[in-house]
Amino acid sequence: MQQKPRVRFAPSPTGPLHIGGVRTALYNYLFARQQGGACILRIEDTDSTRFVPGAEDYIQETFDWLGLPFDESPRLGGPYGPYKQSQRKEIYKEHVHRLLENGTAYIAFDTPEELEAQRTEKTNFQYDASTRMGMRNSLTLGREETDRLIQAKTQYVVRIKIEPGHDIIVDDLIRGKVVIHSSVLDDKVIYKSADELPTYHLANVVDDHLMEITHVIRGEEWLPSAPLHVWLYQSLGWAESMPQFAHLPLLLKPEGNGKLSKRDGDRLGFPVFPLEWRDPLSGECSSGYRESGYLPEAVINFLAFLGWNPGTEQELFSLEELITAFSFERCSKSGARFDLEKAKWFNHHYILSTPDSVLADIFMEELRRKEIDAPGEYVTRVVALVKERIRFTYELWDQTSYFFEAPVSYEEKTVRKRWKEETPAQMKELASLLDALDDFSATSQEQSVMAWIEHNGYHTGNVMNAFRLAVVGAGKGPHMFQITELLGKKETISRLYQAVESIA
RNA sequence: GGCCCAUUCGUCUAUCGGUUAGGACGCCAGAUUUUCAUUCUGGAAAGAGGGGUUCGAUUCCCCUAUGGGCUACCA
Repeated sequence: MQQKPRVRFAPSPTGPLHIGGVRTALYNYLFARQQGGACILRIEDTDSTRFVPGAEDYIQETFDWLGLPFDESPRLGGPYGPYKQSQRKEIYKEHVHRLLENGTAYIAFDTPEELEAQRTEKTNFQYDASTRMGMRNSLTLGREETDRLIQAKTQYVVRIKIEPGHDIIVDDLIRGKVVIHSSVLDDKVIYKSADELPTYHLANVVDDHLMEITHVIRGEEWLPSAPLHVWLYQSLGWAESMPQFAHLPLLLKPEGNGKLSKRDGDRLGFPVFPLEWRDPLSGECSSGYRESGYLPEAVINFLAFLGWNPGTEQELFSLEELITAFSFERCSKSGARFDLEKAKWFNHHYILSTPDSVLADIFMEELRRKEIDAPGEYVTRVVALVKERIRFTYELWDQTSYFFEAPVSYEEKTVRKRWKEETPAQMKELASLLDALDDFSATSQEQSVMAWIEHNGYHTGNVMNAFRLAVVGAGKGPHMFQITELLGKKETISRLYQAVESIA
């Protein structure tokens, strides 16, 4: 019987979630949904010194916004809880004892200063089989002395005992078999007495086992420590039920070198965080995708394509489509550089497919801030007219302000080009023509105005662009008569007279 | 320094030994348009280098180069 997969996203609450982390979570989610399995959120807060208040809520809020619900989490709970590592101390202690008992780990008393001294003294110093017998640990001190030191409340750490001479195989779903010789590994610290917490490596392995995780899907930065994790599974006697690994390619900076890092902030012109984040200590504010006008569907779509592709020419994918199409086989192995222009393009497409009323709701919040009161139906029609020319919802005001307030100035360039000597007279004629219209629909206006232009032998371009200038204040916008139909007869005519008066 | 991973247009990528090396974003040109956009059509643009293996390598192997990651009592 095929077991239903269980995957987890395991961020550490040391700050806002990085967009690369969001992609990792997305791939976990896609895989879990596709296979009918479970996707779990686990908070890895084993480093008490780096805890940042608000970070955990931020993580939850991010996935609420994106619409990627977890099946088990600290908030939701679940049969494998608790889902915060700081609440699992006793569980880890138990397993540390087990490793100590079976001789695959040992206690070490070397202070950080002593280790630092070793590292400066010898280049390439590594705490491993070749050096551990020269250090202060339970292997060299003996049982009695070790016990005495612990009794005396001496601080210590527990290290995993890596035996040299073994080939460790990490079987990766994306990279195939990666073989590492155990001799190059060091005796990593897996537990510290100071805060009675394990380090990432042990906590991770213990939790994944206990939570019956079947697939570990994470960033490539974990590949070098994967052999250690495999070794830990073996030391704990869990080799048989070890999860499958999939190490995802990293997200790189758009300009040049290095992986996308939290510190890049807004320097590069795009957010690195899903949501805006204000650092509780420094008060520093970093922008987020949500606040920058990205739609969640667009973020999901372009993130999915950074490191994966369907092998077809389709690029626009709904979440449902991504769930069915996703596969590790089609994940690439090399890092993906973030492309702002492509992200904009995706967002444009999702704006187009978002219902006008939804965009109107977003826009009305901004209008309210500007103390503009407009009925929802009107705003919806305005949005419908301009949505194809925007990439982000925040561009809406720039594209539509003339629907809410008459122009106070007229674009100079267009005035020079389109406002001729005869224009004021024509505009007055046009105003009375429109005034006489019973039917002020776009088609009705167009019919009458075009007939009038032709009848008088006017220059269509000049008349229409002057008209536009008077109504919009600039040479931009959707079809002229659609604007005036929305604006209404009274407002249109008033703007014509206003322009005749204002433009010298 | 050591270890690991990677390497196709500027960017994301397709190709699973034989292709005029395909698509998308961006860029350029043209068309549509009463404006600005949108849209449409076309165009420029790529296999890091060197060895092998093979009738034939972008594709398989090795070396070099380059890029990236890891190398904490961080995750």
